[in-house]
Amino acid sequence: MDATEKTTQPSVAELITQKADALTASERKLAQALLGHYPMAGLETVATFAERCGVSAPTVLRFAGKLGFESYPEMQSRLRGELEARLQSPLTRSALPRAAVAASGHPMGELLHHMIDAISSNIRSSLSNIAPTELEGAVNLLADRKRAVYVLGGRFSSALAVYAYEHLRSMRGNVRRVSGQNTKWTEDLLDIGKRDVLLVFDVRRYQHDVITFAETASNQGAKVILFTDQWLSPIARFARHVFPVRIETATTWDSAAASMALLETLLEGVGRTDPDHVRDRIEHLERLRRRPPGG
Amino acid sequence: MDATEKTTQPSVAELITQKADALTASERKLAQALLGHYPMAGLETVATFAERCGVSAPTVLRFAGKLGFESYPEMQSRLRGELEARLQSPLTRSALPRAAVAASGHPMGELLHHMIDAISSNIRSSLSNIAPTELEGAVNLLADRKRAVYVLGGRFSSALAVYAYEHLRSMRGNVRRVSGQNTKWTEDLLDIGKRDVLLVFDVRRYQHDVITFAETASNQGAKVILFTDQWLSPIARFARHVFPVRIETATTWDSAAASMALLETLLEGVGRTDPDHVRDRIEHLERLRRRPPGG
DNA sequence: GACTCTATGTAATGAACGTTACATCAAGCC
DNA sequence: GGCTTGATGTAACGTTCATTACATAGAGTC
Repeated sequence: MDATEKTTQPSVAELITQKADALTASERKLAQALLGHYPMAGLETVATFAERCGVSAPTVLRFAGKLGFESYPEMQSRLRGELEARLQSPLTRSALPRAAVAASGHPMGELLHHMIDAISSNIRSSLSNIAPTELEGAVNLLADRKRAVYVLGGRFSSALAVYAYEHLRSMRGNVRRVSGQNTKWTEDLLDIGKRDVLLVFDVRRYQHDVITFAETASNQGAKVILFTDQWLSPIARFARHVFPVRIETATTWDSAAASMALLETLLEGVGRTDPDHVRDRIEHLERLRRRPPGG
Repeated sequence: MDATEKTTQPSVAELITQKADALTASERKLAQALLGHYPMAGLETVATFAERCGVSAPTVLRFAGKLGFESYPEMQSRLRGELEARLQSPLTRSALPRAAVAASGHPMGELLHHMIDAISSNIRSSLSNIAPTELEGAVNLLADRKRAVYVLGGRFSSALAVYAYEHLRSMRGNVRRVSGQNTKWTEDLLDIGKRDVLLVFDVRRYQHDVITFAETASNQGAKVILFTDQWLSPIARFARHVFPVRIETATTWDSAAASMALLETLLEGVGRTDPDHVRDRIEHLERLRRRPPGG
């Protein structure tokens, strides 16, 4: 079969963020619980799931229905499939990168075209699954200059953290990047309070120290915005806003390009909430850069 | 019978290997299937699990009984517990979700769709304009383990540098990131020699310090690989391989998503030149990273 | 070769499950 | 204030499930 034309069905987590607007209050409780205990909560029986969330069984069924499933077992089947994919280690995947690369033409040419298709497809399906209100919520948190913003990323996703940090810093003050040795992270944790925001990037394999940091920050009352993959980092349990992004490209490594695309969308949204302030700040910044202080 | 032993419960997998001798032929089929698709196979219904292994339902129940479980659901409960422990390291109850966000915003939806189109278009036109041989040349330079690789980025493009650095470092040794205060960059310049490679990211507005660094490195004989925008950084004059990427999205800021896509393509190419070495190295890395599991 | 023991499948049963129809309740509107 | 609309719970229903009792088949024993 050809890998270019495969129709990747959306994960349940993506469906939730996608249909977030259409959910009622009780259904939102279910959504939060499912994202928080993903995907185990959805593999329980209807009655158990309902009781855990303090709602009735039919509400659970209506919830599954709104997500587009014909029945509750159908949703469970989807969740089970995702779980199976998630349990695969990256090494198992890297053992089978496409052998059909050297089909025709230059191998690097083939690789280029494969990446174009795979990444474009990831971007399209990831961004179109995001509920506008969900994005708006995150934008408002980040644009609120009364809140301090902390940015954190794992090993590979630290690049995204750097990118977010640099842009946010050019738009507003009070932005900090949690970086360096993670023994120094505790100092950052000291200051994080109720009104603050933590923007965290965590894709598989989810890093223990990043999770712990996010959990502690959340316990201290910080609002957490999470960028993760479709299988959801455990941080989703504490996060106020979760953005699942597709990362597979049928290659050795996962791709951050779609996450980058969504991040840029988010940053653009932040810039648009108060364009005048941002423009003034950037101009000021450029002036300072041109004529360094003291010189 | 009596669960007086309150010590850490043995996993189902342990129970299987423990009771392996007492299993009959059919039961052994079940054991093998369960260990092969652990623990998902055991979370299915009795009928499904039985049919998958070509045995009858009662055989499954006898199997669960031999492992010491009172009932099949009890075994499932154990498996589910193991799975949950495996998926989520930190265990704490998060606060109950708060229903919020009532408004529905269209502007964010429009922004999302605009970014999808703009970035996808950028990626397509950028990557399809890359000459395969050009990419191959850069790949060969970066895959050559006899050469030291230095990675450098400007203010916004430093995120790409971080990303490249982390991936290259997982594939090969002798990779360094030129970072920190740019007064310290001179120390890095000391070591750069004829056989070395400088991977540099520079998009508008081109940073003087980055240009100077690249020029000096080039003068010392280093091979320069440049990621830049379509208007080309001045570094292009010294660069051995130049990759121009489209960065406009008709928004406030330029986009790095297409550069990220091309970078990932390049990295994938590097990984494919000596897959065995890369796999061994990653496995070694994972082994070093891993901590002794609790159970 | 009939007997015994164990392994395994078949069929029936009661419980739990997902599902549906209907009742209830709160909020918004004229 | 009575009416409408949507969200949510209650209760009953048909299905599927795990479970049990029983029947069958095959291997070993005398």
